Amino acid sequence: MGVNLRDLIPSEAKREVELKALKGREVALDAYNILYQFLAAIRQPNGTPLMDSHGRVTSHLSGLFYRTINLVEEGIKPVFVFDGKPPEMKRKEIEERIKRREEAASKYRQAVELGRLDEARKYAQATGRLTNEMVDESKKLLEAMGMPVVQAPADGEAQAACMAAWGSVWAAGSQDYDSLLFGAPRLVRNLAITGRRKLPGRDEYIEIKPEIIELVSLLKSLKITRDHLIVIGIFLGTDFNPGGVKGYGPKTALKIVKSVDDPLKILNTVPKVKEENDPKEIFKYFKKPPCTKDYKILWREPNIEKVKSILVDKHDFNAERVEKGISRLKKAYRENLKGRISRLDAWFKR
DNA sequence: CCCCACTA
DNA sequence: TAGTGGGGG
Repeated sequence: MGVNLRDLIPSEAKREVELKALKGREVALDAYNILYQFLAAIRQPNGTPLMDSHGRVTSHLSGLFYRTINLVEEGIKPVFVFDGKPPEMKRKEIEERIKRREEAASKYRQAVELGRLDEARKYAQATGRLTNEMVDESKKLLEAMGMPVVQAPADGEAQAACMAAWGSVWAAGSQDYDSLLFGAPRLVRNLAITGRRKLPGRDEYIEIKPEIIELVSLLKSLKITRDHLIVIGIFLGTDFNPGGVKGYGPKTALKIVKSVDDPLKILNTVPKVKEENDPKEIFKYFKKPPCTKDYKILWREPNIEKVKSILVDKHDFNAERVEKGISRLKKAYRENLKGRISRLDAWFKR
C-alpha cells in the first residue's frame, strides 16, 4: 500500500510534466510496484490475465517489455530496483495484503458465477500475486533487454530512494509516496506512456501525466523537515503501522507535528499498541533504511536471442511483435543510452 | 498496461 | 493524426 501523502501535498509542491521533460534522466523504478500494476491492469474484460499455453500468467512480461521500450524511446534511462527480504516490521501489512487478496478472490468467483463482468474484473485486479518465478523471469527479461537491475537488501523503494539521494540516479519512480520518507530528493509518479486512465466504475477516461514531487519544495511549502514528514507518515499509516494513528488525517497530523520543535517527542505520545511496531523504530527505519552500494548502473545492447527465448519460445508471444519491439529498443538504445555518460560521472571526470 | 487496425 | 475498440498470451 504505502503511505498515503496524496492529500498532504500542496499543488505548488508537485509538477505535472510531459514525458519529454524527463529525457536523459535516470530513474530508479520500484520494480515490484510496476509489476503489480501490470498484473492488475493487463487483463481481459472478464478479469482473466494474459497467459501462455501452459496457463502461466504473462501480463507482467507484456507490460515490462513494452513499457521499457517506450521509456527508452523517450530518452528516459530506467534502472529497475527489486525488493529483497521484507523487514520483520512489515509482517502485519503482508498478512493484511494476503487477507485482502483472498477476499477479492472469493468476490471474484461470486461475480463470475453471477455473470457480472465489470465486478469480476474489478475484483480480479486485486487478486494478482507475484510468484518467485515471475520475479526471476522479470529480472531475466530486463537483463536481456540491457537494462540495469538492482537487488535491494530490503525494500526496493528504500533502495531507489538511497540511489536518488546519493546522486546515482535523478529520481525515484513509484506510485507510492514512501520514497519521500526514505529521503528521495525527487519522486516521479505516473511514469507511463499511454496518458489515459479509466475511471473506476464508469466508462470514462482522464488524462494522466507524469508528476514530479521535489522533497525540498514539499518540505518548504509545508514548512517542515523530513523528520516531521516521517512522523506525519506514521500518523497517517505506513506499511509498518497499517491504519496509522486513529483520528489523524493529513490536516491534524500536520498541525500536531508542527506544534513541537522536535517531531520525535510527538512519537512518545503515540499510544504504543501491543503486538505493533514501536513508532520510534519505524521512524529510524525511514530515516536510515537498509540500502546497498553494490550495484552498477549500465545499459547494454539488447540481446535479441535471449529476449525471444523468454517471450516467444517460452511464453508464446508473437515473434513478429517481439522482433519489432526489439528493433525499436535497439534504435532507441543507440540514440539515447549508448556511450552516454551520466551527469554525475561527467562531474567526477572533470 | 500497450499494440494495432480502422476510421474520418 | 487523433480517437476508438478489440486483442494480446
